[in-house]
Amino acid sequence: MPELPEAETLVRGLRPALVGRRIRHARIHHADVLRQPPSRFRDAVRGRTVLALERRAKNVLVRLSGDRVLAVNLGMTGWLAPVGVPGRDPPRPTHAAVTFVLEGPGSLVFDDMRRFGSVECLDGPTWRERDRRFGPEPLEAGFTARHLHEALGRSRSPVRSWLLDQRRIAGVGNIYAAEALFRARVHPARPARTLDHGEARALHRAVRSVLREAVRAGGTTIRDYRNADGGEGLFARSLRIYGREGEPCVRCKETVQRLVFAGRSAFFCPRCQPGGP
DNA sequence: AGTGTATCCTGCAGGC
DNA sequence: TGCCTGCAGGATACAC
Repeated sequence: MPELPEAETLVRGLRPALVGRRIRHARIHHADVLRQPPSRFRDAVRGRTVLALERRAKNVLVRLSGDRVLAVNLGMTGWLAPVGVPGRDPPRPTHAAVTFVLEGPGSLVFDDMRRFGSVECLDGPTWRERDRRFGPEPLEAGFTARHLHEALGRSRSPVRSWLLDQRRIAGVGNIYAAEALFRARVHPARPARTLDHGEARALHRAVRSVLREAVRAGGTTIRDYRNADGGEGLFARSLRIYGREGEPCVRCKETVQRLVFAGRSAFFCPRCQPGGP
């Protein structure tokens, strides 16, 4: 569920609640979310202090003392809840997978109904190596239309699949890929390399604007997503194409269509986004 | 290189 | 009410 704006919103909410707090120990309720042996994970986080909260792609990063990084991938239904932390009162987690018991009041709970998410504690060098595998952050200044056009030009992959590939661009998921392609008037199945300069520019603008607006709205809640206080993201009301199969296009009234490829729904307007492969 | 498919898991909506 | 199918903001491994 969570894409860049949802992970970013969660990080912003958790930051004031957690920075400076010390982890007493971790309780593991569902070991299948760990990407390392439970004993190694417990040892890696025990007694460490939270130095900072950051986001990379769709991951929440908890920087810990001793050059450790707690990397949380939220998967489809992952959520981090500061339970019992002074000044915070999120709803009680229903599917706790890992609880980080803090020194002093409260705990941080990784809650994940479907358990597609993952949690791991890495040392600095291992995280930095992992970090290099992600593509550029689309909201950073270094991500230019020229860069996007060049990168698209190297791939025959459908542009929707290209946008979902975290090695190529970080943080875009199925909702924002659909919205960006609609804004840029590009058909989701178009081979990436067939986009001309103007289309790449339009897509660059569209990806950045939709992500920026979604961050400002606190993300998109369709079903499950919650921020650090349990509140919903408000961008759902601004979705113009995602989930609108069978409805009239908000721009031209043509019927919105749904296409399934690479195992996932792609929503598009056949008039505004003509062509295809 | 890229695609289609399956897999991990739970819950919900809709049809009968 | 129960039982079925299909669907869901993700990431990966596999065969072709």
